[in-house]
Amino acid sequence: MTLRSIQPSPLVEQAAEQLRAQITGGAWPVGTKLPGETTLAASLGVGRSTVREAIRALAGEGLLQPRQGAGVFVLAAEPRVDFGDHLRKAAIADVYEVRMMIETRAARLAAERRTEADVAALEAALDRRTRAARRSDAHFIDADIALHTAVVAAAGNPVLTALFEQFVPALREGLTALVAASGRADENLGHTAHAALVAAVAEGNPERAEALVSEEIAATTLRRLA
Amino acid sequence: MTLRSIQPSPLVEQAAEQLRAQITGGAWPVGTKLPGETTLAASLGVGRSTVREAIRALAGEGLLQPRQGAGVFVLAAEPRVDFGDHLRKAAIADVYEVRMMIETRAARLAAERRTEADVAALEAALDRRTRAARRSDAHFIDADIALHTAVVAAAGNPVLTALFEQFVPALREGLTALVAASGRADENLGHTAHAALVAAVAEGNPERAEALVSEEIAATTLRRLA
DNA sequence: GTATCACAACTCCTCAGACAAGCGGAGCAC
DNA sequence: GTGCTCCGCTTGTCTGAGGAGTTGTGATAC
Repeated sequence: MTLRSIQPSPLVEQAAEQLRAQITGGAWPVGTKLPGETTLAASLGVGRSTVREAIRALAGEGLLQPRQGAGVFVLAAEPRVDFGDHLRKAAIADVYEVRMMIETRAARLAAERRTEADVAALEAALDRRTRAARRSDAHFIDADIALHTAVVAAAGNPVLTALFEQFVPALREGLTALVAASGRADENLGHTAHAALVAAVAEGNPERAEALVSEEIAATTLRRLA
Repeated sequence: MTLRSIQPSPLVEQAAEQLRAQITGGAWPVGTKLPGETTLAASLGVGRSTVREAIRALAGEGLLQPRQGAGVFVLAAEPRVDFGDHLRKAAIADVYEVRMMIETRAARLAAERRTEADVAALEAALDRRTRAARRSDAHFIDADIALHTAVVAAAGNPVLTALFEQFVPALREGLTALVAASGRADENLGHTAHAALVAAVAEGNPERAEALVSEEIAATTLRRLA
């Protein structure tokens, strides 16, 4: 038997849930004007302040928009599905497959387009990663992620950079679990591979950069499975 | 001279703005317990209910978490940056580059892993696209996007599917502009290419599927630039 | 000394009532 | 038709009150 966390769930959240259901369920399409606060309060069986707070919460989610004197209007029918949230809930193998897809191509582009500033940033990030290896796990993980981020940034595509940033929390979570489980004694070996990657990008070798990233992620994935 | 829309900005939003500034500015790091409602109301110079509504709004954004009896706590320091929003604001060339990156690999995976159900869905989507060509622009665009979505879905990676869905609004926007500008007389020619893509996936030919997607997106991009 | 329990202080939660401020339509004068 | 005023409805804001939950403290029993 599985236990679900018991939550008293304040009236405000219950009210918000009901309103959300009306909106996402299509009963109130985009543009609809909601019944007045007093009406809603009566039909939900709660006070007006409670209804107001529920409306505020949904407004914060981007679903509703109250306009003084006019009423409350439906702004969107779906809560913005946060891709980052999706990543956190997804299977790790799926996340890593997409990450591989993005990072390998990013490394290739980085090797083709890197500027001098990119190379300087990459070398600085590599240096920080090396030095962080002697510090705490959290520092090392941050430095490792920062290096990968720098590679993606060197591809010079803001959309790609923003996309990779969506992965960062999931990566940090995964790496933390990995390090906690297996230790990171052999993680320093990764230094060679990362240094080679930075060199490949710096000297403009797309094939080698892509291959190195591919190998490194595959290695991490294998360690995870082991 | 440019006119900016005048917004009276209710007290609730002003209060929420101030609280948000404290959080994103780092004055209240993640995990911090906020001062009590009465204290906040006094220091902001507003009533308690106003503060409560502002807190609800920020809770809706995922920044705060009120816990009855305990207090209000900072849950995250940054408003979730919605990747979809980012896409809408980004340069089209950058968006298409990342789209190309995702969709080509997705087509390859789809050809490797497609199930019978996937193939059936692909053929149905292709059929709908062909028939929609005789209907309105909006119908045709939706059907075109649905076919591309079906290809990505056939790759069998939920993360990839969710990622591609983030692109859908931007794609629809771009296609609508393209069709409005250049008409879609030659768009029906795309039928051959799309049919070939579906066939390549169905018969399990990853290289050909990837190449076809690559060509098709490149062609669209060229038309856009022309 | 340690563990347990009762309690008090503090917090958020909910409600009701009152008034202010803004919107939108009805009706009217021109 | 145009512009005006007025009125009803809506959200915005404040206050006061009591309920319910959490947390730390201090007394008590062992």
